[in-house]
Amino acid sequence: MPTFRAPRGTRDLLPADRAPFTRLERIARDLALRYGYHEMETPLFEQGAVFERGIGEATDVVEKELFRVAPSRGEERERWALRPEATAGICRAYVEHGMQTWPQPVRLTLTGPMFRYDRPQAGRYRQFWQWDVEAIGDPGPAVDAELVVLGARFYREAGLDDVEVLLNSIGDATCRPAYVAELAAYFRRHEAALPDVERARLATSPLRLLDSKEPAMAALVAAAPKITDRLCEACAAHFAAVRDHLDALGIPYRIEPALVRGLDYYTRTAFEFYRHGAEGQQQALGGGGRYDGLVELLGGKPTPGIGFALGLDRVVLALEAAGADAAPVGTPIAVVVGADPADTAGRLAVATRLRDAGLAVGADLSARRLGRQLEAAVRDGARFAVILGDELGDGAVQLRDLDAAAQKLVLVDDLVALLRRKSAG
RNA sequence: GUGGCCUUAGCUCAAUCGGCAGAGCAUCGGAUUGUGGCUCCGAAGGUUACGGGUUCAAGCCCCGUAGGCCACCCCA
Repeated sequence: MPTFRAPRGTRDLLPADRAPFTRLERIARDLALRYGYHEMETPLFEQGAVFERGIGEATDVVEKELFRVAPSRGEERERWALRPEATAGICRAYVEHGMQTWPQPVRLTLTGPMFRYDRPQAGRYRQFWQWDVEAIGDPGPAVDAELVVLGARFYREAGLDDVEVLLNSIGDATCRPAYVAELAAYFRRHEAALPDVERARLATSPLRLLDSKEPAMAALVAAAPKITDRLCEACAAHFAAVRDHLDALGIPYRIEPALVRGLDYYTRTAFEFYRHGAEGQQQALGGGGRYDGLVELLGGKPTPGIGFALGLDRVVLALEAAGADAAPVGTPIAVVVGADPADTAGRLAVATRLRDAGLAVGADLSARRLGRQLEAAVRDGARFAVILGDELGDGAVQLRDLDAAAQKLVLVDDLVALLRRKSAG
């Protein structure tokens, strides 16, 4: 029984688990760079108010899932919170560093852990990894389309070709309040027909009834007023333009009028990346949208923005479910082994020389017998073993090809060049 | 936060009705003192998640807690 365990909802990513994340992070980084986005970092924690004000006091993320932390000593009265998502922190940084003076829009991206104090489940953790992309400072619909394309492209390159783009517009301060009121009134007229769960939600968040999982709600939701029919002129034009841009790019998407996102800051364009998985699988692989009021909420000038976040943990799970081959783990080209159990210095010296020359080389520094060392080298995936023995007195070693089970005497001075050629070919 | 199912060695799992806690894989060592993948032998590894209760006796029955999974809630 281990005395200590990883905290609930967190887990250790052992080398084999870490490998697919490394692969996805590389794809994300390369892709972002190709699309002109610049990598940055924000702190893993912020003043709680950044999230409370940015994401919204009444959202689930802030109300029940915020991971609050406080220093155990010191004068600080400030309450801190681990970031539950990246957008609010990035916008805080945008304001703090005066990025409105940079050429607009500012295209930013980051990858890292997020934290939500939620009840864990497969694909839902208290610490999880997101790739986040933001374009701040451009009000136009074209950049909306750029982001959707970038996200969709990521899944393709990662190896998931059945990810669907769900698209909606949730209006802005001009048209949304009226729509929400109309929707609430509609459901109140049918209150008697509502399941208990939904009647309770009606008071707090009428929009949520739209994506209810209650079968009894299907007909009611289908007949409910649609936000897409109630958009103000500006929002409707924006939405149409986003669709035109996607159509022009040949990006398939599905209009989903029931798509409402859980954070208060969203305006207009909202989208989600969705994959029909096996039962019980988390199917929302990522999502994003426009947040034209967020920067101002955080103390900046009125500035439009749009972004998305993709859950890397869920992509890894989806890849496994799709039967994708596990990403190969980095393996050394050779392992240095020794016949003399006492001569660890010689093994380390030869290995260091090869490593300093840029080769990926393991070193067996154990006192076990040569056969065991070779066995371990094979298990490590090495193609060659550099065997140190009496020949070392003449400056030579045995270079053994572990696949062919053949070896030859080689001068230590020639090793680097030889292995370089082998690892290149 | 609500409800259901689950938890035995590092991993995957056995253990009849409540009656001596086991196997395979992995690890380490030996057969083989300078040559691997196969084989053989051996060692180590357990407070049966944790705490309590019932019983002559609990891995097994009961209660509580923790963790995992699932359905909600919500979301990545």
